[in-house]
Amino acid sequence: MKRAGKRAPRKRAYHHGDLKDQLVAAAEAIILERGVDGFTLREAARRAGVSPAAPAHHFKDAKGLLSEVALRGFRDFGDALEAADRRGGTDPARRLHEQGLAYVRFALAHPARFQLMFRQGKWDPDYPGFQAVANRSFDVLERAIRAARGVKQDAPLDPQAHGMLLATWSIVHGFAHLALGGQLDGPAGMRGGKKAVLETFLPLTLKHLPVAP
Amino acid sequence: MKRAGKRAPRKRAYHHGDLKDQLVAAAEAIILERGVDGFTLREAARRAGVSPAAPAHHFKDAKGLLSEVALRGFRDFGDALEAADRRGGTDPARRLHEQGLAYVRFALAHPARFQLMFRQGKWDPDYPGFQAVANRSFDVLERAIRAARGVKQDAPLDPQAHGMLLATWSIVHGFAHLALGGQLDGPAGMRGGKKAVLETFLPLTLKHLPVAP
DNA sequence: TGTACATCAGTGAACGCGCGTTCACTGATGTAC
DNA sequence: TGTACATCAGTGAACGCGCGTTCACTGATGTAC
Repeated sequence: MKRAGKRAPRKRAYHHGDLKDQLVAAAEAIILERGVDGFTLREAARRAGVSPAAPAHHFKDAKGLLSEVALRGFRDFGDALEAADRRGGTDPARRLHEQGLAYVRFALAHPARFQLMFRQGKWDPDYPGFQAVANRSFDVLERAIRAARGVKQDAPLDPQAHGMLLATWSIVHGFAHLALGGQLDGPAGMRGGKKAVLETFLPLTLKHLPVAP
Repeated sequence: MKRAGKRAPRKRAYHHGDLKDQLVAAAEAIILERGVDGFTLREAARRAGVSPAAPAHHFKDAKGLLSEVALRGFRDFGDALEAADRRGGTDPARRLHEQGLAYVRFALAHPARFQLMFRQGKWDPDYPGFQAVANRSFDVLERAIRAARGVKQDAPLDPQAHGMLLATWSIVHGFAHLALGGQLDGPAGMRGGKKAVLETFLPLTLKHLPVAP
C-alpha cells in the first residue's frame, strides 16, 4: 500500500535545500494529526521525503526538532500577544481583554504548537534562544497588569496584582485547554464547534476577567 | 543493575489475589513518575510482580487498565466536588468557592489521575460505567451556578449563567493545569512550591471567581 | 466428606513492530589559488 | 576561468530496544454430586 501522505519525490535533488523548515512543518502536521505523543522523527523524515538519518544534520536529535517547533511557537505566540496588547491602546482593561482573545485564538489556530509549548519534557529549555522567547510571552501579560494596578516596572507585585495576574492567566489558559480537549463541545449542552467557542463562549467568558472593560 | 522499584516477590503464590487493584496502583505510580505517556502495560505488570500476559485476565488491553484508573479518578473527583458543594451550605458563592478549592486540591493531590482524566484518547469513553461517573463531576458545578442565578434544574442556561459556568470552570482548570505544569514556580517571581501554590496563590486567584463570596 | 472436573488466573516464550540512532559511504557544493 | 580539495548534506543498511499481544501451557480454586 502506498503511503498517502508522502511528499512527492519530484526530481529528487541529492541536496534538499529546505530540509530544516520542511522537517519543522512535518513535525507540526504530525502533532496536529496524532497529538504531541504521536510524533516520531522517522515519520517527519518520511514526510520530508528523506532518509531517517538526514535530520541529524540539522538537529541534534528528536528533541532538538521539537524544541525548534516549540521555539517558533513561542515566538509567534509572543508576537500575537504583543500585537493584541498594542491594539488595546492605553486602557488596561482593553489591553487585557485583547490579550485574552489573542491567547485563546492562538491556541485554537495552532493547537499542535500550543499543546507542545505547554508540555514540559518534550522540548529542551536549554535549546539556543528558547528561554528568551518563552519568557517574553509571559511578560506581556504582567506588563498590562502593572499598568492596570499602577505598579512600576521594577517594583514587586502586591498580592492583589498577583491575584489578578494569576486569575487572568488561569482563565484564558483553562478556557484554551478545555476547548482543545473537546470539553466544551460536550454534554453540557454547548455545541457548535470552534466557531461557537470563539464567537459565543469566549466573549461570554472574558466578561469575567478580573479587570473587565 | 537491579530494578529499584520492583515489588518484592514475597512467597509468590500462583494466584495473586489482588492483581486488579495492584495493577491500578502500579499504573498510577508509573504515571506519577513518568507522566501519562510513560505508562506501559509491561511496566505495570513488572511492578505487580507478574508476567506481561497476566493483566489480560483483568483488562481487555492496556487502554482498559488506563480506563479503570481514569474511572476511579472521576469517581473520587466527583465525590470531592460534591462534598465541597455541601460544605458550602446554602450560599451559592460559598458553594462555588469550596468547589474551586476542591477542584485544584484534587489536581495537586492526585496529579497522575488528574492528568489522565483530562487526556482524551488515553482512555475509552465506552468503558463500562465511565460516562456516568465522568458526567457527574461536571454536573456539580452546573447545579451551583443554577442556584446562584436562580435557574430551574431543567431550564436551559441563559447566556450570563453560561458565561459564569465557563469562567468558573476555566479559572480552576487553568490554575490546576498551570500549577501542575510547573508554570507557577517559574520566572514570574512566584516561588515556594506546592504549599505556596495552595495557601497563597490559590486563594488570591479564587477571589476572582465570577460569583465571589 | 470425597472426588471429578470445569473454570479461573497465572506462566514464559515468542511474534512482529516501529522506534532513535549510528555507521561507512557518496554525491553536490563552495572556496582557494 | 579551471581545478583541487574540503566541507556539507544526503543515503541506506544495520544495531539494539522495549513494546503490546498471542499462544499453548499449568497450577489453584470452586462446585456438583
